[in-house]
Amino acid sequence: MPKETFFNLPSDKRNLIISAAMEEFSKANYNSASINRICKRSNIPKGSFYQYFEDKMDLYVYIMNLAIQEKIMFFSAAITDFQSLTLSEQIRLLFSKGVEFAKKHPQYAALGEQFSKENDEAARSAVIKEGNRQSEALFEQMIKNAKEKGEIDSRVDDLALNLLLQSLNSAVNKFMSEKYGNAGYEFVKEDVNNFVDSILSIIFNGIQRKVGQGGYHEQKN
Amino acid sequence: MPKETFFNLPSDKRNLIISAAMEEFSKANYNSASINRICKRSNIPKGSFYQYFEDKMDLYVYIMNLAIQEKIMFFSAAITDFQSLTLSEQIRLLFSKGVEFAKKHPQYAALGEQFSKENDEAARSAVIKEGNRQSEALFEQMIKNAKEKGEIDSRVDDLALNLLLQSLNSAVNKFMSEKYGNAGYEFVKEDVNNFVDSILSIIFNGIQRKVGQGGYHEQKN
DNA sequence: TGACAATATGACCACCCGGTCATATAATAA
DNA sequence: TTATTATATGACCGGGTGGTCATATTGTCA
Repeated sequence: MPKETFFNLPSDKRNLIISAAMEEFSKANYNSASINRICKRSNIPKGSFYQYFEDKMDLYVYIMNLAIQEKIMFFSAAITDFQSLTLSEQIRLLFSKGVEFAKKHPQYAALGEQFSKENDEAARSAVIKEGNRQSEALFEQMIKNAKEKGEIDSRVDDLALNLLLQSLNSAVNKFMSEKYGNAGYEFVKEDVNNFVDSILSIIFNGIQRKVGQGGYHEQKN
Repeated sequence: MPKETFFNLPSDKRNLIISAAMEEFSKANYNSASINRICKRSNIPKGSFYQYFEDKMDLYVYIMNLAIQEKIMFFSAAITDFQSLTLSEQIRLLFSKGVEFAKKHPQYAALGEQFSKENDEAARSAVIKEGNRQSEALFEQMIKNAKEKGEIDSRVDDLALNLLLQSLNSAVNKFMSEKYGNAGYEFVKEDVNNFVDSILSIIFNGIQRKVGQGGYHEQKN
């Protein structure tokens, strides 16, 4: 954690340092990120930096945890009454909220993206040890509930479906960034929904052509 | 491209340099990778390195292209008579061949993994400009063919399915590395096949419980 | 043998890194 | 006022970086 001196700073100065650090850590991995650049960008001398933080790792963990906290807050606000939804609605909600989060907080989203690429094992584990990663268990719980409710065929493999959903989540984000680039996330909400629906159709109904049966979407129930 | 001097080297020495460079570039991104370490590991003086290569980028592009070439060769050998297969068989083949490739050439696979994380835009574009990325168009073509043959419901969205398959590919690899770690890829072939089958079942049949119908796997045709 | 070109080599360059520390300044309490 | 404590600051440290270059060594023809 940052030293007390850092938290005694006037909030303007503190926030400037934070945003300079986020800028740096969202564009370079732990090794490549530069304390010197962060100092220059936030107009603080090198010596002052080390009055505020123990070392580079201290800042890195602090910044990543800010992003994690923000994401958790965003999702827990979006997920009230989650239990009462069907699995389809839950997945749809998660996917679209994920995209919404990236649009509303591109900086935080970029930090998460960068963290997922992190090679430095010390940096990875320092962040993971701090931040509770409750998010990872989310899909697991969803699948379990849905099976109990009989929404999912019991023969579907849990682990397979879990990894499937995880990778789909990243596919949705990839789709958005491929289509709209990093330029401001000025996408049309409808577009996102359509794409999410397409993915969901595939997951729920399969891609196989059903012969001698109703149409594609009439498959449900 | 490396200078002529490099290709005039005795193949032992040349291969030692190549493998030292692969070791380095598979464990660190472009910025963090170190020419000095590569020199030490392959027992060549710094000065000699610059007799062989123009600069760091020259080596990087050369090494990445070796990995790309190898992967293309591996897959084109595995994919003869690809057209005659059904989509299901094609996907199954691709997934299991992907895992097989990672097992047979962990170094090349690690290089690809590292490249997908690369932040440096100059490094990315230098590699992409050189290597023809025909692999990306593969799923696209498969989907088109399968729709023409009527294997896939025509209402399935092409782009959605394409991204779905791409991310599934990485899910399969993720599954393998989670279950067996990087420790030599000593997995059981049967295990891979079971996992791939689980994923395929989901894609083809959907996860939704079908009421008043036959069993899960009897869905096909 | 001698002459010329190709190759090998490591000291060296300017620059950047994370981190330290002695000192200067400001704030606080007596 | 003075004494004490908290903060600010930038020169400095050892070490690593990609890249250069003068010089030494080797290979190749005549």
